Amino acid sequence: MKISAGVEWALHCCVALSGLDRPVSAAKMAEMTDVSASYLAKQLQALSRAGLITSVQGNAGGYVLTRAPEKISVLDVVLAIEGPTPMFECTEIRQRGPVGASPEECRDSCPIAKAMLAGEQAWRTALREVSIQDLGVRMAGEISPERMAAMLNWMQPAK
Amino acid sequence: MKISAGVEWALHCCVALSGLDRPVSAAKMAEMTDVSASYLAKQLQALSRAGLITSVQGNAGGYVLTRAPEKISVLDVVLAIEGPTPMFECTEIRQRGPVGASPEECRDSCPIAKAMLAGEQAWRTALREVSIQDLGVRMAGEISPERMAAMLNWMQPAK
DNA sequence: GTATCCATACTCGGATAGTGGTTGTCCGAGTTGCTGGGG
DNA sequence: CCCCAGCAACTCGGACAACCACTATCCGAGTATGGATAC
Repeated sequence: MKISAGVEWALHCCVALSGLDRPVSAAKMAEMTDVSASYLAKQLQALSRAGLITSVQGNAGGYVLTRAPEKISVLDVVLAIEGPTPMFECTEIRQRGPVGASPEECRDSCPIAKAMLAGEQAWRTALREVSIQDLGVRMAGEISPERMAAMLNWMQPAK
Repeated sequence: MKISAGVEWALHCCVALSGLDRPVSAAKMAEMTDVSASYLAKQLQALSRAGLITSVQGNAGGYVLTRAPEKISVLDVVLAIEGPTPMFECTEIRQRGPVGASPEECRDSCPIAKAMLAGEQAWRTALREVSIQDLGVRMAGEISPERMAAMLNWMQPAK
């Protein structure tokens, strides 16, 4: 029930990309976040496969968001990294064993599975309500404008 | 981000225990759920450590719920098995790297961590609202009374 | 001066090892209930 | 008939391996850039 560390990295990268217009390379983002460059590359590839970012090949290439940051939710990023498989998967225990229920009695989902699914839906809803733009605005509000400018300049120096 | 299979087993065991008054052994529950007896024993020990069930030693021993089934939530069981550690753990990426934010600017939690925490809180709330009794009632409503009686008799034969 | 070609450096992408946690298993310590014998 | 001691069977509890997913890393394929060259 642990969320992959790559999710945190991917979220930070998406927020960073939301403040820039030109491509940013995976190496640059790895330096920014101070994490393994190779492994971060893997996460960015996952985001690319999910269609959240686009890769730009060649010199001065990198990654760019495919949509406006307000159109990308935290849930999108989480699912892109973790995969769409639900956390809980019912194995139909009620049908097993010497006193298992018959398939006719199990036309509906198991109440346990329903409860777990409801919890996961609540989780997804909460994450869907927050966008990458929201995160960027909140993060910008906590640091001084000078540092913000320095960060942007470091991330994307003038041509 | 996958929930341990032991959670499902533990929930089924708790529901079964909620319908009975005498102790039920781990072996019996393993036979009922048709899972590895040794590993299920491990999960039951976790429930015992968490204070949800009590072990009764000796012949005709087993496990009994410590509280009324309406006082035990699904969340209690999940946390007992998975542990209380939150799914998402912030590693303060914003403070790292050459353009990291200063500790003074990070007095408050990272917005990303806040968003993930909010999602987890929503999940926990949903799971807290469902009790073991609720599950038992719902499951009983889906099977015939005859089968229910057969199950109870198999689980706990008359002395 | 301009257009073209080429070499270079930089980018992503997928295939390849290492490690921690979940899954699965085993045997020992302790307790209860039964049984047999004695009073 | 009642009580007690001993035995046996059953229970949980923690310590010990096996497997899988996450973590981490590497090298190859492809492309835009910049400069050198020919016209």
